[in-house]
Amino acid sequence: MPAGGARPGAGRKRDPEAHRAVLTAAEELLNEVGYHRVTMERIAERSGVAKMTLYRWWPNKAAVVTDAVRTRLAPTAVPDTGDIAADALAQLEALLQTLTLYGDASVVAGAMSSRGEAGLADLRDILHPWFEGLVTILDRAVATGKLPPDFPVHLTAQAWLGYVIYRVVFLQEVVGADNLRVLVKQSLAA
Amino acid sequence: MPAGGARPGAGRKRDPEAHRAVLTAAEELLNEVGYHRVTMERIAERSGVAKMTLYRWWPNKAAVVTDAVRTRLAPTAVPDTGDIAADALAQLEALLQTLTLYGDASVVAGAMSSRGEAGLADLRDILHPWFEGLVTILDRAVATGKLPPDFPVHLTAQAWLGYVIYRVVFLQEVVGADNLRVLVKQSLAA
Amino acid sequence: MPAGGARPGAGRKRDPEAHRAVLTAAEELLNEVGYHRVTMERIAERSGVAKMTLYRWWPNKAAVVTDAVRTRLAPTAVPDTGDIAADALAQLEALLQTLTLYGDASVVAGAMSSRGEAGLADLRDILHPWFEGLVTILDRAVATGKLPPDFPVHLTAQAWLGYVIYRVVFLQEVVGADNLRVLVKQSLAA
Amino acid sequence: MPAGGARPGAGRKRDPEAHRAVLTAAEELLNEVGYHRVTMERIAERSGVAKMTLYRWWPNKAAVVTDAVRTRLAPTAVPDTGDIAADALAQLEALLQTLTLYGDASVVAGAMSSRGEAGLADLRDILHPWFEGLVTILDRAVATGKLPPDFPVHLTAQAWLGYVIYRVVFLQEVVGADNLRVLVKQSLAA
DNA sequence: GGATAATCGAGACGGTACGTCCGGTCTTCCG
DNA sequence: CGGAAGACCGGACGTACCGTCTCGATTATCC
Repeated sequence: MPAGGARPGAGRKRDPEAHRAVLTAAEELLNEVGYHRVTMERIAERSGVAKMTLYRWWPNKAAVVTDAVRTRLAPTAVPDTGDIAADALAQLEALLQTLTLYGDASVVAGAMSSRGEAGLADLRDILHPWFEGLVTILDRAVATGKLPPDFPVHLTAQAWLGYVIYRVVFLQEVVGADNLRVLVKQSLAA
Repeated sequence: MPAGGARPGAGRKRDPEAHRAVLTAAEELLNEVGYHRVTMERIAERSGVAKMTLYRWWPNKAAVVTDAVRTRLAPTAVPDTGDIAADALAQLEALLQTLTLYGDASVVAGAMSSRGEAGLADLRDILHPWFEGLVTILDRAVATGKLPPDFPVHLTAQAWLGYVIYRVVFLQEVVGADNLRVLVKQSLAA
Repeated sequence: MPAGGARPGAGRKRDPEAHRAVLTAAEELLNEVGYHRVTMERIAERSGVAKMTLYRWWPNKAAVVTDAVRTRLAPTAVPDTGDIAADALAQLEALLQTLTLYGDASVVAGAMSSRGEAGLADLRDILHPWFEGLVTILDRAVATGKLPPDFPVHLTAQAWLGYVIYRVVFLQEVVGADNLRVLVKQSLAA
Repeated sequence: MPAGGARPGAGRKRDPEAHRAVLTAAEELLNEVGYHRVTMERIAERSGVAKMTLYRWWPNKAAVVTDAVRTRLAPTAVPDTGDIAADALAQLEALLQTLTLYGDASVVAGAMSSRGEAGLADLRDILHPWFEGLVTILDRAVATGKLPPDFPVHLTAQAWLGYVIYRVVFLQEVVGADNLRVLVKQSLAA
């Protein structure tokens, strides 16, 4: 009988290959069958990873899928051309493209459908960077005096985001860049 | 083929009592356990209506629940005080109250979570009257010359709706009336 | 308020066309889909007769189907050639043919599958004439002194019937006439 | 495909406790409520086993119930006293007792009533050992010269079985031992 | 010939059970 | 000790028939 030493820190390390395979499978499935038909079982099967392993690293479906698309859904960079309207417009157009990445069954709509309210939290995580980007742009304008000091920065950013989400996610409409232009112009006219 | 009359339109009529009982049960359950714990089975049990009858008249849970709350979620009347800003504000505040009628597990969020994309369609149905109300208010202002003829009526209404939905449904935040006031003022300032 | 006279014997008479249509439909379905896939609903649809009318005249599925095939399953006549063995053999061969009328999903097997034990009763009704036929043949032989007075007539008839049923209904086997010949010979040898 | 081993034969083993619990529950229910009121749902509930697990191992109700009673319905041993008639009689009496083990709603009758024709197959399985037992007895007699070499062993066994089944299962009658005695005597007299 | 009955087709209804699907958890065995 | 395989419980799903129950229209019978 060996001395039964329990060396902490020992043991096999998390397999990065498995981790990557899961995210790839999740994203593929998302494209193929739409969010609400993605299942943990299918992800496990396709990725060759055991269901248990999924649950070891992610609490639920929403988490896996959101994780899978997070990178792709994050804004790459906040534009800074000096022209506030142009910057805001560029950012909103980027968001538009992002939201339509996965066709009808948008992840955004899908993320809400997970059991319980877990999906919403992930959704917040995805949308927050975009909000921050818009705030950055507007804050910069306030700082440089291009907008008055009492300009409702947060509210404006939220209205812009809301407009895009309402039309793309809820109404499932195609939104043109001209619409965004009018929106931004109106908000900054005050 | 035997003799007896073969008329279309014959047969027992739909039981209005059962119909009502279902909607009542659905709404009660919504209040008690939250959308995602409402079940076709529970609705059937509570209403004393057979599950098959549910499926005869509604394709899925989302349809039943949305149907159950549709009346309660519709705007009662479009305010008309002559003051556009005040009217718009009143309408938006009413929407705010409506969206928070069923607590955390908002129907709006919940309606999206049903299997398939059916939920979104119902959601559109619920939100559309509100959109129309806002459009009516703005159109009136354009007609009376209080707003320029080229005012982006639809876009503005959608941005307002979007703002409210983004904050209430997505961020699950409590929105104050002052926020709405600023929002409306900014949009009408142009 | 009229004098509310209740004349019995009045009222529309039972539609013989409907009655016939039901039995026809039932038998057709039996042939096409097999007993256990015959449903009251399907019979009603095919015959153009309302389900209610079915239940007005027959208590359940087993009753309809058994009624539909009763005529066809009854022995036509008890043979009487003077040769007991030949008569018995002829009768058993006729039974054999009858039992295999509806292929794999024999009515006999099927009749048992109705909810509850109702099917068995109908089954007894169908088989009883065959039993009586065999008894008639054997009784005749006893009367004419070809068989001893203490010959177990009933038991023998039941064993013959049992043999055929066991092999055809239970084992689903094809039974040859030679088997029956041996069976009859053995029983009468005593 | 991640690194972890992909071996066949891995995975959790079938829970023998659950297996046993199911069969026990099935048999208890059979005794309590009769075959046609036994339900997969009830079996699952009583045994504490998930319905899915039932369907993983048995295709339908008939399979579960038949499996549950198979042991109890099998002949314990083939008697061998040297007296063929006595042996056969003993075996047939044992069968008689077995068939009436579960009262009116005999499993034998019940097994046939399951959806589809699956029940018959199970029934064959149950009856076959009895057939074999009778064949063994008769074969022994042929081997020792107590019966002629050309004695129709199979046919006789089938007629005996058929007689018992016809009267017990079909006619639902109580069969006396004296009947069996006469039956056996008649068959062996040739 | 007009009230009184009974019958019929249509089809909604309350029930009961079905067999399937997925979410998460737990267990076994290998590397 | 991580991870694949896969059995397991729980719970909801949507479907299928059963047998009952209105409807409204359609015959008969009898006063």
